[in-house]
Amino acid sequence: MDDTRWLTEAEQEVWRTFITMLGALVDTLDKQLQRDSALPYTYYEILVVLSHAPDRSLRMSELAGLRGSSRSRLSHAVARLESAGWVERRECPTDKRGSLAVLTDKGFEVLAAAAPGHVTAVREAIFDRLSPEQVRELGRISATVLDGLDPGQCLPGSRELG
Amino acid sequence: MDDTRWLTEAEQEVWRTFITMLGALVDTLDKQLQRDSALPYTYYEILVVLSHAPDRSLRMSELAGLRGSSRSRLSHAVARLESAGWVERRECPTDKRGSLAVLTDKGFEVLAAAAPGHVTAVREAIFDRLSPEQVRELGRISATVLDGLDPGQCLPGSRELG
DNA sequence: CGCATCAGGTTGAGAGTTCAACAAAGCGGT
DNA sequence: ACCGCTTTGTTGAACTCTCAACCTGATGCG
Repeated sequence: MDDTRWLTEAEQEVWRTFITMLGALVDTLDKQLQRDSALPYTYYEILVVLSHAPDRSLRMSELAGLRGSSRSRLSHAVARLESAGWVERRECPTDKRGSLAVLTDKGFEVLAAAAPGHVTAVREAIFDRLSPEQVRELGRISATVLDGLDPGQCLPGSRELG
Repeated sequence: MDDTRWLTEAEQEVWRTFITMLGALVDTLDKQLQRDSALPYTYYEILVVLSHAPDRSLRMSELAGLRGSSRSRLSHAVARLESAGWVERRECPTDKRGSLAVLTDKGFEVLAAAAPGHVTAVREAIFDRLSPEQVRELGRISATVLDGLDPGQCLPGSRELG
């Protein structure tokens, strides 16, 4: 009946610390962006990805794939970003089903204004506190864990853009 | 004007891998729990914390602090868990403002039924994929990052329960 | 061509979270 | 005892995310 391989004490300790850190980190970054730029973290990420894309535009499904987000979620998010005037929707020239999301100049400015605060928060939370070797190890650990998770969550290309 | 210390290429790579892993991990665990136990991850955590508490009961604010959650969020969550019959609210005997959240037997059973699948998912995602030394390093890294974040996010005691 | 099937995207309802406002009870000084 | 301030917890509205249903256009096949 119970052939579950439970966690050892040490593993539990690591897991609790890790998952607590994770929640606190996301909370901190989200609150910083919300406070300084009135932008949820996930929306910020959409603007970032768009800003790096050719013509600052991407198909909806590409955008969803790159951010590991569902189509539905992205559709709602882009609708909201569009009503703020930061993103525009255009018809896809090669596939009449498709939509292109395009970052507007206004959207780019919002992103440019939000980035310094966000990067500083990330640096203070992570890179100023870890040794260079710890940072490298964190990268290796993250890549290993990521490789083991459902590939549907994040397309291979999701690590090409920054 | 721009004295922001931007991330190096290598740091960006680590950060993107890390944050992508993080999202995919939470998604995976959340979907597993939702599918197998119809339980959001945050609600599962509430049941876990309660199950370890004396008398399986805690003050609302203690519970919120231990899970790094806002009072409001917890209040809504407990209301939902109560309507499912998994948690009960009782008056606090020492402070008439307070509420106690108590895990019911039914709630304990739900938790017991959900735990094996969840632990297995965690083990497969993390502990089966990392070397023992990587696990230790992940623990150290997490603790270091956590210490740097807003202490309001998680009380000191948040790492005493499991 | 005609039809079934599939892929891209949107929509609306329901669930969870956040935020600000609020009520009730404790605390502290006078 | 009284008054103000703090703490505890709840509530309702606004917002985000998920899920299922749906529409449209592409694709495959007889």
